[in-house]
Amino acid sequence: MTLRKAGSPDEGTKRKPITARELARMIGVSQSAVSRAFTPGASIAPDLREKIRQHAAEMDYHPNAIASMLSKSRTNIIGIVVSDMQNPFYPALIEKLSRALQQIGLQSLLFNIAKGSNLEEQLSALRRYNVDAVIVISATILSGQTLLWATEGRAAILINRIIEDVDLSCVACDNAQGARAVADHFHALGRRHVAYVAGLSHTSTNRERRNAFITRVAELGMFLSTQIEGSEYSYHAGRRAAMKVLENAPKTDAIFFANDILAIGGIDALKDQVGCRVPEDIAVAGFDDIAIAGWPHYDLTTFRQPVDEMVRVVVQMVEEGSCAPGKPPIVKRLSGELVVRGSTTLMGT
Amino acid sequence: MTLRKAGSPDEGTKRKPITARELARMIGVSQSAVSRAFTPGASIAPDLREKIRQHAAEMDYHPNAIASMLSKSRTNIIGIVVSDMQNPFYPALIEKLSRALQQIGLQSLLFNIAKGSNLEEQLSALRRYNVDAVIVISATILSGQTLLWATEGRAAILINRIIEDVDLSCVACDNAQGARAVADHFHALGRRHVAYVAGLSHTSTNRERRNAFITRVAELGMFLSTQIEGSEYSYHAGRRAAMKVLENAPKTDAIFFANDILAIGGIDALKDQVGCRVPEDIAVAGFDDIAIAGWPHYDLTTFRQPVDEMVRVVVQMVEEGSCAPGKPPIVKRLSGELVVRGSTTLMGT
DNA sequence: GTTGATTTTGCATGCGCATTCAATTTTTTC
DNA sequence: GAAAAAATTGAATGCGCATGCAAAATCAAC
Repeated sequence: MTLRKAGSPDEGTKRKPITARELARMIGVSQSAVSRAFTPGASIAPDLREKIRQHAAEMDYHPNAIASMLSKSRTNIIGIVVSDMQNPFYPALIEKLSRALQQIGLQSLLFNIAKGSNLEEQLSALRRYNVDAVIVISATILSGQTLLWATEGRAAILINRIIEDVDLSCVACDNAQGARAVADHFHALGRRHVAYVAGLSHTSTNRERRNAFITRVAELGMFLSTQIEGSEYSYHAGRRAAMKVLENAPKTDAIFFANDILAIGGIDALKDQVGCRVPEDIAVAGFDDIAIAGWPHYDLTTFRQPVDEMVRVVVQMVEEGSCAPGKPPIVKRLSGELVVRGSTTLMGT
Repeated sequence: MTLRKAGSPDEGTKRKPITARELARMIGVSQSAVSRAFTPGASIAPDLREKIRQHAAEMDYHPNAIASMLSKSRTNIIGIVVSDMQNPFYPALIEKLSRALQQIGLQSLLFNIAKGSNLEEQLSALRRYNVDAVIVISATILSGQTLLWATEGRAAILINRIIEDVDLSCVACDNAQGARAVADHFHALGRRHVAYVAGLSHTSTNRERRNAFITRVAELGMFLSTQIEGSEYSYHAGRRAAMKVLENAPKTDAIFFANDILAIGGIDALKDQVGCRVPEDIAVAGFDDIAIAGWPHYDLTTFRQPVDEMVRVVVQMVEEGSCAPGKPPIVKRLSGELVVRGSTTLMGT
């Protein structure tokens, strides 16, 4: 790490970085040699490689990644498509994902798909930038067709989203397992009038959680007191939904919120808007296990998504290229675990 | 948006995208013409441009951004250096920032600087990828020298961070203003024994908030009952700090937490660990105004950072290139506003 | 209808590195 | 020690687009 010498004549000028050719000339080797010195596995004598790297360090030479991309037609950039950073689950996921990618030399280019913005323009950047793979974390917004178009010709993986009419690889939590675990837990607690609350109704995530939950509830002989499907996954949507549950079905004694941020809003509303006790009067469970769920004040029972494993699997698929275009799409289902806390039982912490 | 024809002969093959030269040949014009058709302000007849764009759309031609970068030596990529995605303030900021950049055709390459990872390797990517500018959101970790090295030769802007020994542009909230506003507010409420709680002690942000707060507290004739400087900005650090405040100075009747996530942890600990009433026994104020601060349960009085304006200013600086290397660094101080809520007063909501 | 000014177009070249191919050197083998 | 095999090197070319320059075409003015 050579620092710019203060007071050097070109102080303040935008110095153009040194190129491989220039470096080569100075050392007295060919440009190819320099290139090889920085290409793992290239055919070059160990001493020469070492010598070149030495000089390179001295001259502060760094291979130009752009030029490399052009000639290798490989960018080492992964496009990450996101739409919701409000739900803390996503930032946490993105953070882990981008770190894991960095570990193996891949950078993350963020594509923030806003509701208002025009998707096509955003996504066309995805294509023009020639990203090596696309990882879609956005639960919503994009239609299968749009997605297919955007990822055409490159590896693509959806996280926590399944699209029936479109062939794309996918890594997801076993939503049905989670929903059943919650139903079983409610049943074991002696609850009988349970409600289900979702955010967006048309997502595959919601469909899976809802269907599995409702089915299991029926199997166990419990009553589905009511079912709310709002328009978004947010704290305030959770509050509204909780109120609606009480309005629709006052006898409800347990609520399964389709994710934690909803559940947390729900708990607050139940407690401070109607003086309801959680879990005595109503047990509450969520899904995800975001950090807030573990805060003592909420102490939310929730089904924990195996985030670390999801990241691991995704990164592995990217690395192996097993999600490359042309290959048959892979669908990985990972199982999570129910984390029982104080929002459903009194015994815990 | 032309979709791949199902059943076409090359089904499943990685189709190489069409190039400008190929398109040109098909239309019967030169490659330059195609290039110009997609270059705003290039010298080309309007009809030709239209015609080419038409054909391009039909043939699903998209200019290859990588090649463009190489010849223009401009990437349209902005490096965003981040280290903490746990504090919700940052994801929110990143989201807005990346959207604003997208609006003007700039993409965001994420550099996630983890504590454990080796910085140099991460940051060397920053240089190799030739990003047009670097925006540093990381409050911590990087030393001024490292930062200088990483951003050498390109535009750079720090957000909410000032480094004395190094010349870099910076956009920050007026921390002193905020701290004084909180002190004034406490004073107006009749509080006299106030405490200050920070996360990382060595950040410029903390220094500014602390010094201004302490100074104003003295000016107003209040007592600084205690001062805690922890090791991180997190919910649990906030809880610990609150307990420590009570331990050190039981007479404390108001606490200023250097950011919201600390304050929220503090409120929870005060309430459920020692049965303290907020605001009756202790008034609590934070800094940032993250979404959680507005949740009815916390209803946290806080100094709101002008996030939108910060984003606006940063994007403008990037766009105008006023933070380009060689130019004198610009330091922008933006003022925020105190948002008074229930954690300090009973009159509100 | 001309000449000069202006716009439009194509050709050729370069951005910086990766890679193929042939030339050269080194190593191995008998 | 010579021939064959293997490893190493450099020259040359291409990745796909942007752009300077000169040729061609269009327009303006008389």
